[in-house]
Amino acid sequence: MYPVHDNYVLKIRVKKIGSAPNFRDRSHEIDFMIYLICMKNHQITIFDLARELSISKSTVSRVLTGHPNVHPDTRKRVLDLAEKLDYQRNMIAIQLATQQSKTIGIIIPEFLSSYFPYVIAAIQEEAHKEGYNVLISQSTESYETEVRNAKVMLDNRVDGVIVSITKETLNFDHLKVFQKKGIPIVFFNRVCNEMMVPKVIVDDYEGAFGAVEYLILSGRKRIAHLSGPSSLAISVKRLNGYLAALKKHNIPADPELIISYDFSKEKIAIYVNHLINLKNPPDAIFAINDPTAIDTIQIIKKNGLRVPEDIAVVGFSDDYVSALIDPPLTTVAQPVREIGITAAQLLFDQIKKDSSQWKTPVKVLKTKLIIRKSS
Amino acid sequence: MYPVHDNYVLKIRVKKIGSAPNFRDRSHEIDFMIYLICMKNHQITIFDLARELSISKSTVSRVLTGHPNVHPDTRKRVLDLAEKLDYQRNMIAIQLATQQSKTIGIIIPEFLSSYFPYVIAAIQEEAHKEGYNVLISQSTESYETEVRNAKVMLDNRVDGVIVSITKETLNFDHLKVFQKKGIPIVFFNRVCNEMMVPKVIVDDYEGAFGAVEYLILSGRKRIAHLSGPSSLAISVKRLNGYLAALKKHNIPADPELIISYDFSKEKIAIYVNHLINLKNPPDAIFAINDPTAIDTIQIIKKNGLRVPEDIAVVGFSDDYVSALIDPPLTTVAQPVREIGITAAQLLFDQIKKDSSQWKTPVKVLKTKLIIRKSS
DNA sequence: CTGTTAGCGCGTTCAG
DNA sequence: CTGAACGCGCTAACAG
Repeated sequence: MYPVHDNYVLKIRVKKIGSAPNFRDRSHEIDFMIYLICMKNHQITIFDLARELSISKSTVSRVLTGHPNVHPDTRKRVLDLAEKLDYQRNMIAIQLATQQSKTIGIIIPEFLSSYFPYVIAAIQEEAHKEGYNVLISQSTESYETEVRNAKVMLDNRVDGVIVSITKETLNFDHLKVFQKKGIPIVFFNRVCNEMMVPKVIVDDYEGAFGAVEYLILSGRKRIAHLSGPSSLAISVKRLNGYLAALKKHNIPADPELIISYDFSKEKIAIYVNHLINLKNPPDAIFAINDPTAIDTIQIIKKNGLRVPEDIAVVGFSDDYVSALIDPPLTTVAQPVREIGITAAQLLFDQIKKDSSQWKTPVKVLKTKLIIRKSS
Repeated sequence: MYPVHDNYVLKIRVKKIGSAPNFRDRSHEIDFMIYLICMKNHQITIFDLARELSISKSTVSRVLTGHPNVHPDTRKRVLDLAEKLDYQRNMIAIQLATQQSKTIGIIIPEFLSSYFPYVIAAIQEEAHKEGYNVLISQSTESYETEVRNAKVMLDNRVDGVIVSITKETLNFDHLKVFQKKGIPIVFFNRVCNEMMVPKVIVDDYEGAFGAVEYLILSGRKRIAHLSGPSSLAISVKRLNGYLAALKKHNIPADPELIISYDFSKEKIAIYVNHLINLKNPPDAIFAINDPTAIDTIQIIKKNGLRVPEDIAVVGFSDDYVSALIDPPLTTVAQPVREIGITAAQLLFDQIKKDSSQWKTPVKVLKTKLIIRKSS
């Protein structure tokens, strides 16, 4: 038998079950303990395996971690017993010992639209391939929540984070902390310009340009733009794409037709109604994203106007909903799976390398205009 | 100064940076270490705080864990230094020491429809209130993935799990393991009948009954039902509600009009086309859920028929999309937030109590028929 | 109110 | 190829 130090076994187990009868013969204590293991569903540990096999804990550990220098017989014995006893490795202990949490964090503004769930799903798949878990937190578009979530990630010693910021986020100290501590960080979609870290974005400018040019080529003369908060780079880029398309076709940009809003659902109605009631109303609206475009269509219809006959509408992102509404929405599709996969790969690239070798690539993925009936 | 045992400090830190020069004067080793802390962004530990303040680690720990018996001055000094040094508690070490992961797991079939994201969001809020993290995993409707995910949860020693099973899940051994190990488990939506654990469901029978009765009262005579896989209790209950409504109004159930399918998108078209082309086609279709209902509407429209004039359609769940499609879908709404909150509360009830006191309540929440234009 | 001591379950040298 | 010893960062029981 493997030596049982300091009456260790009985002491520990008895502690776990609360109380135990007195034994005179020490050999019975061991049996009694094993009995308790079965009764109380005690988690089997490496120590248990080692004791059963009369070998050292370190050898068991070697087998479990796939260390090469172990006698094949020993390996087999350990593996068999582990299987038989349903040994479950304790990731928490492993994490503490190896100083790696094997967990990555995802911080996103919300997952109620379809964009983020799809990206997350892709990230999760990649992470699982690498043997990593994923801690997801949504900031519900609130800066404070985002800060709190970042702290949770830090507390849990994530090995890396993938983030898309809220519309409110103007101060990035809570994210720079990751950089300072040497924890890799990757942005996607809504990125932070002042941080030099890898980013995954789509060509918002090009996407917006294409969408607006399409509207122009199909005969629209007065194209309005419902833009997002100027704090987000995507808002600015899409706006610039819009402006560039107008310019290329010699259509003067009318400031009256450009409205920047803060993604609050109630405002959309106000702005769309405003646009409709202009002396010289638009014949098309290019919205910053699909939820906005969808609400826009509803409001146009409520006003007794027709889409696309009276006003064409184009969105951005190709939400799951967009194909199903009436009329189906013309939109700029983003490669959601590719975004997730790329972000995950950029993160694992960093995790695997020393921080001195980190690069800060910005991957710009292509969008694709999906033409449906709303335009 | 707090005693530095066994050359502990230098040894540890040097290990972390790889190599270090030789020192003769021991007092310099300390300084050198502090220098390294700044350089390499070493994580501040309780040990560091204790050493700086010349008090014991346990006292620092007491302050940090909110233990009452600490001198106010000491407490203040510790807290101030922790703030100043940006001390970040190491949850992994806490988890190992306390034998609690402070993490709960959520296992769901998917989060691409809007139902699950809303429930998760509610669960997360509750969990954060209790100071718990949430590990989310989607099974993508695959039994194997579900089993794998359950194992990940076990490896990570979650303190409890909330699960909704896949359509494929017929064997529940991977979930019974949680019970055996004394880890609380709560089901919602898609529950496992053979396990005696808390569950949160909605009154599927009543919801379906109400929806079908509404169709009957609005003059529909031949109501078809697109049902789900019979492995899921929700399928059976909604089917029974459908049958009961017919019976109450003396309409014979026509087996030709009841189709059970496995949630695979491609099949919907086949079944709906089949129904439309019957000699005696239905004038209404009650679908097991909203995604099915939405696809059903698309296919009916493709066939040149009108909704609701030719065929009325009713769904179940009130997906985010349902109000936006054409025509807006009549559906049975589920209280998604309430489901999430209730499930979380049932779980924390168990986590806080000894397993001997666990109850197995089944909370049945009310649904609400939302009447829109599709019926 | 404070310090000492002994673990939590595992990985990882360092000697054989 | 194997075993002993130590440490990861923290909590908790015990003894002042």
